[in-house]
Amino acid sequence: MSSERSKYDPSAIEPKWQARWEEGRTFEARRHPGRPKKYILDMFPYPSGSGLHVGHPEGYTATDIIARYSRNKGIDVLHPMGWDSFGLPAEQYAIKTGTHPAVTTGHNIATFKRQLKSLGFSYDWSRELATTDLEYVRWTQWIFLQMFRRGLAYQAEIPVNWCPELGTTLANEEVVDGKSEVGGHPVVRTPLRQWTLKITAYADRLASELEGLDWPETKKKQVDWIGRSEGAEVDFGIADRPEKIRIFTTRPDTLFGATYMVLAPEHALVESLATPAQREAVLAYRAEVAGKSDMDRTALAKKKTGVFTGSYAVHPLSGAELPIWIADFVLGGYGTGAIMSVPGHDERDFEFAREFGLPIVEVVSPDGGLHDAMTWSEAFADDGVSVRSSFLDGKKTAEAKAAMIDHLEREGLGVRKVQYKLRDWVFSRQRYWGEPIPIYFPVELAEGVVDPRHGAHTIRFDRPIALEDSELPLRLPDLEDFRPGDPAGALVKALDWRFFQKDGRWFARETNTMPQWAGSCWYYLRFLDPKNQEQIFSQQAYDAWMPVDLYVGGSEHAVLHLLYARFWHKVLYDAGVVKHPEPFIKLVHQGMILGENNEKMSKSRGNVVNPDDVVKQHGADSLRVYEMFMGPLEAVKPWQTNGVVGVRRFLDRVWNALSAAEGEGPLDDESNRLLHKTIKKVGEDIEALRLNTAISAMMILVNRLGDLDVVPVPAAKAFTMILSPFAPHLCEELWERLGEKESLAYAPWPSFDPALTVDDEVEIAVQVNGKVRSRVKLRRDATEADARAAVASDEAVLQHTRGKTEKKVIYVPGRILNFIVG
RNA sequence: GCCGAAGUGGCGGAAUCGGCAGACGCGGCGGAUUCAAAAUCCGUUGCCCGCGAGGGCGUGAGGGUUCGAUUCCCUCCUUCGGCACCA
Repeated sequence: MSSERSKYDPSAIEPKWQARWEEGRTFEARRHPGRPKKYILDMFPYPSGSGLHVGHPEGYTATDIIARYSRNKGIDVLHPMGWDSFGLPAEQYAIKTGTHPAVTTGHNIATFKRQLKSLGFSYDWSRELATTDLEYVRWTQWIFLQMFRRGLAYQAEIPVNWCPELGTTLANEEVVDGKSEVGGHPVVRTPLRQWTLKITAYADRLASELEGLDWPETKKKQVDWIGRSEGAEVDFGIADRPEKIRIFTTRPDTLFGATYMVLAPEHALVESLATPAQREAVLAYRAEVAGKSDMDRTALAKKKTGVFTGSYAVHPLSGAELPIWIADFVLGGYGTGAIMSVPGHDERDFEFAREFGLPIVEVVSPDGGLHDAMTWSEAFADDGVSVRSSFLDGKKTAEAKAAMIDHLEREGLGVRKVQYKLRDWVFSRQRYWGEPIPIYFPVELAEGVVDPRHGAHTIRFDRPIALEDSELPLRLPDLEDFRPGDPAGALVKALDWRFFQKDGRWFARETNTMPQWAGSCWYYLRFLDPKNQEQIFSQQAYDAWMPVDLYVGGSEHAVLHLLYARFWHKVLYDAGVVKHPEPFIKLVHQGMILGENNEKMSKSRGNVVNPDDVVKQHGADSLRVYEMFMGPLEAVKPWQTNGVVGVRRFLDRVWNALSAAEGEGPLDDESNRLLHKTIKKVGEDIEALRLNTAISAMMILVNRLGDLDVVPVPAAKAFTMILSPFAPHLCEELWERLGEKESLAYAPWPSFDPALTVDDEVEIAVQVNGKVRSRVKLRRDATEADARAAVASDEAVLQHTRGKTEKKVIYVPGRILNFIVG
């Protein structure tokens, strides 16, 4: 053994093959007539300043394996990558340093791209796109206008978390205890004019059309989020007044049990209902509530609070007068913002009644008998039998609900109604770094003013005008100062951009921008045809690749991104732009990778692993294989640096065993069987995304082949192929050294001989009373008699059966032989 | 509080139409190689008792079904994720 063996050197191999793939345009997606296709998509990243972390490559490696495997199986693959590049961090950096967000974004994209390329992912980079690209923004705005024209984008006064000190609105998560999370400045709930998308119009379809999709628990999360509930709206009169109070209830059967009413503090009638005696208390309470964020209103409210208005409602059926209260547990944004309170049969109403000494009446009985609800310690919210309810008496809950709604509709007192928790989507932000909303408004100039940039004027927000398609894209103006501050948005400062003249009249552009979600709602569609100047994509490109067959990304997007994207897709479906009602057939969430200390990776915890370091030390292939070997893709799992070392050793052994392959000779029978079993298992495991067990099977194989004096070339090639989706650089290099001229990217996946994947002879366990006492080798198809004969003189078995009576024998061929004795 | 997922060696994890628990990897121990070390290779490694042969115990806890349960059923505990007064 004097000949010097070459060493596995990923730092030499990996750049070599990455360059070859790029020069050869190896992974540009092409469609071949008659071949099956797969559209394999990753959730594209936000290119942050800190670069890639090891969590990113987890999902990306999994999809890359599927993509590469699919190509080897003769499937046309579309596997693109791009950038979700609008977003707050670039803007905040701009505020701090004055660097334009576009510059920061460009740098960050370059870093991400370099890092992704260093990992050898087989993306079709010719289709790369960024949501900040002007051509991309154009079509994002175009879709917005589709919605606007269909009445799905409208303006509304919506209460938002406004922080005057920071000069911006904040997300609910950014508000703690009524103060901004950053800086601790006061936050107020204030209504602001906002663009809103009518996602509620699609609530039913968004819930019901999940049905056929191959998605995990995410489906249920979305259904819960949409929160459909069926019930009725009922009108209550007001004593001595003409108005009505409309309420929503899911329990119309309990109408006779209503003993008081509660309005949300922001309900329109509150002010007029407050009697002089109560007025002060009502207004004080309302002011107090207005200062609280949604979070505080809900999370901290253990104890019910509320104030009596002094007015009374009139029960629509009994005519009884019911006191009207206001309380913050009734939400202004849900239903009608008002409820009838049935304390006997609703937990919240019960608590409230107890808190304020209001009457509690039983109208649903668990057993049909009558009970005194005032003595109860909790509400009876289950189904039962109606009592004290006139024409409902004796009916079961479901039947009573229907009977009551029928009655209300007949009498014109109420209607059947479906409600959703899902709200319309507040779509505007007061930020700079987002897509401009392609809308403008007429401007009315004050007396004597000729230019709204320098004089008093009124913007007619009630008369929004859409840009023409030909006027798109509407660019962002350049700003010196990116600071937010104006409730109308950072863009108000760009006066020359904002105000313009047309046919001698002045107009003002919308100064709100779109949220970051916008760009990510439809990027999978632009990947189909990213360079198309005329259309959002061509029909041909659509037909070639849609729908997305596999979509992989974090479960943090289970609800919002995936719901928003589905919503846009359905709008485009209704507009005839896309042909499938749903965009993503199969969805998988990769689990988070934790730091070595089992905590979430973060700079502050000091447990961040940088993929660049791993690549430098062990190569991209080791990183890829390790991340897949850690455990099931969907599981949350901690990083173990030594685990990478173990995988590196595996790849070293592969290199040593296969790079020295020689001769055409056959493998010995046992190795050959193992090879065929492994080919079978790796293929099956990849298709089921069980990548960890595929790797362990290949480890077993290399451990065996490494024991041979020499591995014959055909076996080496087969092994190289099945490992190649996982460790593509190493395998391309081996493939070349094994005498192949072409890249293995499109070489056929090896087949296996099914006969070689099952053993003729198997070792089964021999038990006595369920305890393993011996083992015996048998033919796979051995009968029970064969098995018994084989162990008839087995001393270990006899030891436990001798002198005892055989009661029963269980024989499962290929598995077990169990003697039950006593 | 509600919903969902999951609890298996020192660690990551395998194995569920009920049939040999702990594959594979890490770590540990012992050995080979080396002047020595690193790297590599070989052996060994769930726990307890035993010199040994061997035996017992073991998949979060407790029950149940079964010849047989990590796998099915019931009760409970813990961890993680999501939701959070939605009438």
